[in-house]
Amino acid sequence: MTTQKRRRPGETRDMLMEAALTLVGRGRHFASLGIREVTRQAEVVPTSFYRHFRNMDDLGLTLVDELGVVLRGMMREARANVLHADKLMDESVAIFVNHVQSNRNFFTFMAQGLAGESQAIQQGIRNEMQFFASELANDLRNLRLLTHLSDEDLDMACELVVRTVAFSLTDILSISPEDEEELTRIRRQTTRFLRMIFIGADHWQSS
Amino acid sequence: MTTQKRRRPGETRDMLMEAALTLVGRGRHFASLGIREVTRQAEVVPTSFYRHFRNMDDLGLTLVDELGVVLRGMMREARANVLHADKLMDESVAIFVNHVQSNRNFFTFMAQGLAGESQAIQQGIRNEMQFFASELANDLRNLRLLTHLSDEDLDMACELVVRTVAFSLTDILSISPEDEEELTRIRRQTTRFLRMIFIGADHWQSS
DNA sequence: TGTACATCAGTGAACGCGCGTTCACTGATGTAC
DNA sequence: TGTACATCAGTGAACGCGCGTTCACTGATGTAC
Repeated sequence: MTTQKRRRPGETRDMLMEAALTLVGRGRHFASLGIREVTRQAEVVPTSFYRHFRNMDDLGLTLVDELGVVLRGMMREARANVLHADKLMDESVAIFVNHVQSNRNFFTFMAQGLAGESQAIQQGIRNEMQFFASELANDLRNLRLLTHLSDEDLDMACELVVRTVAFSLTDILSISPEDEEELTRIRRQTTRFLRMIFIGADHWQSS
Repeated sequence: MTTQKRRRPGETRDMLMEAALTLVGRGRHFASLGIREVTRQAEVVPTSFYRHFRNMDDLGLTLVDELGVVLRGMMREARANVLHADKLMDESVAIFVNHVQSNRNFFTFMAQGLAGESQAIQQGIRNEMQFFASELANDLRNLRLLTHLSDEDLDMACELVVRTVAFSLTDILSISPEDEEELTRIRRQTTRFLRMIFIGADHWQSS
């Protein structure tokens, strides 16, 4: 029937993941998505799904793996662009917000997954966040910032930073992507949160 | 057939809400619950559902309304028990953890709802958190704490506190309720987060 | 206090539909010799 | 380079099942007079 029966290897797989993200971005919750629904969105026959995933959970876990890639890209960009310590926070927050805007569906999935159905997905996201926090701690060490903190306390502060940013994520996702005014408010609020945390870290006494 | 055809007014309604929470507590996501599933758990015929709710979203919104009650109870207890400013954080965190433990299903629902399917539920939870933050700001004013902060900055700090505690909620929910060791770790970590935020607030300069 | 009627909440049967999953198939691509 | 065969990815038909929702019913409780 169709002229092209075989696609680029892995293409259908990617289309299925993309389809799931599209539905999530459209307001659906990942936990309520069905196989037929996803294949329909991907314009693929339902049976094709099983060629690539065992079930929806499996697909979800594959998406979590991608999360690492996205976060690493974000870190790379931040490291390349944040040159002055005094603008560190404004610029990092701006970069974060931009990444969320251009990977909206993906981050929505991540926000859902944090309190989601699958323990495995939940743990995967937590691990990525933890990794991100420890990378942040490394960078701060290299920048010779907060040098008076013990390793443990620095880790703690970075964990708090990552959590705060993650919560801002849900703020961003709850507004329309075009609402620049609200977006500015969120950027400003997040920066102030981080500033307060850094002031706290600055005056923190490691025992 | 059944001897008792009519129950205490509102009993079935409560049983349906309770049933939904039970399923959520059992690891299911609220977004994936069905009407038949909930009525089955509540030991009620499916059609009964429509006597009380229009659909699952409606039931969810009713649960959010309850959230306010739970949070207010928690605040009341905190106000009654936290007498010494120096123990303020340890005690508040302990009270919070206890409430989460004894309303586990309920808080799980809340954690899910923050990134959930229904905009209305999401907004409801956000509103409750905001209310909680403003109450906290009031209390701090009354305790003559952080008096050097402008109203706006104090609100900001309280918002950050509430978010941090809310994130700890997901930590608690991700471990077994009996794991006292992990629970202690979370309590300790949360307290340290809050302490760092308060130190930051203490040294914050309102312009 | 008793009677007639309205309202309310729970019931069981029935409907059509979309779901997850299986199966045997097809034809394109990769591999061995 | 050509041929034979294995593997892989996509297909369409089919299944049984649980879903949301409707309907007409029943009997208990509340209300008016």
